[in-house]
Amino acid sequence: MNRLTFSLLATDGAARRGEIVTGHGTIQTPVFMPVGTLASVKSLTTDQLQQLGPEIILNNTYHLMLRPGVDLVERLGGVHRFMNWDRAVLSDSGGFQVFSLASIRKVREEGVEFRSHIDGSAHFLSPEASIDIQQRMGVDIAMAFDECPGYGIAHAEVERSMELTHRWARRSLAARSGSPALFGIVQGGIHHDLRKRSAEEIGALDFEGVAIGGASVGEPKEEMLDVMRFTAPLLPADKPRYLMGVGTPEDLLDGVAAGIDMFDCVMPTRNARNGSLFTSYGKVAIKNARYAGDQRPLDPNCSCMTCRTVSRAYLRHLYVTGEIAAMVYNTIHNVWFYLDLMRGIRQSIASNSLQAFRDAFLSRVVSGEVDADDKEPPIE
RNA sequence: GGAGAGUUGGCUGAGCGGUCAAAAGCAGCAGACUGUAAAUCUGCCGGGCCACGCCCUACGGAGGUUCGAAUCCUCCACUCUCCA
Repeated sequence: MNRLTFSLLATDGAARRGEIVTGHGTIQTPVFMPVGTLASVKSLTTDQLQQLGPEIILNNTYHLMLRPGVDLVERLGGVHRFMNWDRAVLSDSGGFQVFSLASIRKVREEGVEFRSHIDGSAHFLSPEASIDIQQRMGVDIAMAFDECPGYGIAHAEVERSMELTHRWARRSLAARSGSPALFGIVQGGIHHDLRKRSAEEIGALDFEGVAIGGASVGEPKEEMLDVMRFTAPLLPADKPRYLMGVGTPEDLLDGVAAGIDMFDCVMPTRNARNGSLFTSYGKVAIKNARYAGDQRPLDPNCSCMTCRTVSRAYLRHLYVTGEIAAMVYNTIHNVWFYLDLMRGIRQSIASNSLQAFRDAFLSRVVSGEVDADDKEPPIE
């Protein structure tokens, strides 16, 4: 069964320019995947999302199993039909919720007992259960069920957790019977010896792709980058490499340079809802008083709907007054910004100029200036 | 005309002798957010300073009682409620 094909089109140093073919279209890599936990990229309609053009989005097994439940999603024709989305979908296995909802779960060899964060009801997730749900939802790429240890945990315990993840990886593979591609997840915390072992073990299994999990779980940025740079080259070269849950625009540039092909992160969408906007000249807190009378577009270098049609002053007004449109405009911009950044990255790899692209990007961000006239204070 | 209630920091509104530069909420100002329990959370929010402390000005106005007053008393100003 040809569940997924990955082809390498070009390289630039360790960076890879590739293409993933799924049952729901082709994905150009390196790719950023917007997060749509509950079968929705928060604040956007599917039509609005489609216009932004992502080739793949995420959803989440844990959250969808609780609401609306996998039976219903299956009966309604799967997630694609459910949300009227015809591009690819990757589902997280629920492994991350083992970490983020740690206070209401119990991990055993067999699987994890959760208490629903919604109504306290008991639920069980195992490799088999997670894969079953992901298959029935009809996603294109499923993730193995893993355990994601937090930061600051002793080596021995991380090792034990990693070994559990490895056993679960094999069980996940064995449980997969349907059409979705399945990615394994490398764990091992910040420890090189564990990451190496995990990369070798997971890399040797018959997955269609390999992910680095357990990043950005509270560790200092340098640790995260170190783990990523150490682990990425240890992953199979002929499979997509996915760095889970990362990250900032700078992280994406670093990740691509280290040879990562896929990223996902809630940052563009969550930050958008919280009024934190990514621009070519750095982060903008749109609620700041300085934008009250600023008639300029958010980012003059951006061609998203938001930047084409409304001013910073209007965006600030919408945010400050709590208008729903603020979240829509902001999310459209941030998602577009991330997708556009990835477009630029892909082009630069193809033309062997990733380093120059990265330097140019970072220098603009550091200077904080849009253009020459940004040195003047905005209109008050 | 009579009886009563009230006036607190930008707003609403606690406090009713010291532990009060004064609760709380809102507004305001800033920050955070990395496989989403997040349209969330955090900090600041009278002024000044050689700031984990000190000084000044403050609870309608003026005066008084007291070691000490936003808190008690007197007068004044204004607001509101009820009865005529």
